[in-house]
Amino acid sequence: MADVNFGRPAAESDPQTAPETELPDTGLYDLVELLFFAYRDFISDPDAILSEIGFGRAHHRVLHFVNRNPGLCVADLLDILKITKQSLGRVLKQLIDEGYVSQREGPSDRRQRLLFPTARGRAMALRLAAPQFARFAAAIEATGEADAEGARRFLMAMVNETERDQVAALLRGDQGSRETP
Amino acid sequence: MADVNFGRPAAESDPQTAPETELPDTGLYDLVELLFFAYRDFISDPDAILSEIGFGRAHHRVLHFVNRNPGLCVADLLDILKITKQSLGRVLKQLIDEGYVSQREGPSDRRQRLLFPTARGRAMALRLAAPQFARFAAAIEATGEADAEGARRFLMAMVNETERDQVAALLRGDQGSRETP
DNA sequence: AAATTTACGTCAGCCATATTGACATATTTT
DNA sequence: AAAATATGTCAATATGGCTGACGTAAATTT
Repeated sequence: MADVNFGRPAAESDPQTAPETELPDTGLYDLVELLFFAYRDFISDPDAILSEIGFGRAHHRVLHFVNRNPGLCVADLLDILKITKQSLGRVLKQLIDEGYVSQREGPSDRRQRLLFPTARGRAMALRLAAPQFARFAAAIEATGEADAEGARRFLMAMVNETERDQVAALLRGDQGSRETP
Repeated sequence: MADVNFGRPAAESDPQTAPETELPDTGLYDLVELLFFAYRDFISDPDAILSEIGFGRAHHRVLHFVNRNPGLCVADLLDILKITKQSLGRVLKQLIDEGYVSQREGPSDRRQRLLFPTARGRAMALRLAAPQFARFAAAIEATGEADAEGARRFLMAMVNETERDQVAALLRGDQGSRETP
């Protein structure tokens, strides 16, 4: 079927800092594509539930991080999501208006708006996470816990170095990781 | 504007806001977030190059898969990307007009348009992939090849079961995996 | 105390990428 | 000859980003 074949181009032109580089670059193409397909399927899991309530993926992301980090302020959320306050504003307003998220003045800095999930918000976050958890659980069952651990370490190493500590703190459930150096 | 009426406003973690009915699947939350952050950083790597040439991520995706699977037809590409032909049309037209991709009639079915990267397209695909490869290479160096293998297996297990064979074929570089059951 | 900076909100417009639906054209299959 | 298929295109719409400008309240600096 393959009538034309260009072969695989060589990838990295920087073998200087490669002490144990024995793998061909083709292996890295695999990772590009695996990440693409895995993410594509994973991220679409909650779409059915979202469209049911008239929300999109942006709402899901905001609700997820508010639920996981109750009491974070708007600036922290912007920093996590890497979007502008205008973009956040639109979805956050809807989440607040429809009772999924509530705001409170910062106790030490009254300019801040700390964000909390309501009971309704927590329930929805859980409902949205469920199909993603199911996907992860099935993958762990298929590959074993060791590969999940390897994936965790590898994915963490993929995060921008400058933000890895922040992400690690967020995974631990720390508060205020943005402002604690 | 802020309606405040639940839980404790303390900035420190307060366990009283957590519903106790959910299962302790906290380990799966890690994966949700790691996948989000790793993908977010990985996918933004080529943005600088893309904006230089007036393209977006959609162009990158198309060029990537055409380059990796020279001679695939439009239907195959639509199946990989899971977008509509109208969406593909816009970016594909630009890629063709600007000389990154060429089309050819299918040899057995002249209705088909087989897609090939031009020399220019291959060069650009390589240039766009380079920062992503660098990120992967750094991650492998940091975690070891074993974790990268674990990540590969885990990510593959995350792909929709119905398409896993197709993806595996695509990774191997097969042609026409869509129509070879 | 006044000036400046910060945190947040909002209006307005624009861009990239996706969607649905309708329709056209060439080619293959029935 | 008719039907199905592969592709392309026009038009309208949705989502989720962006920049720029401006306003307000509270904290910080001078």
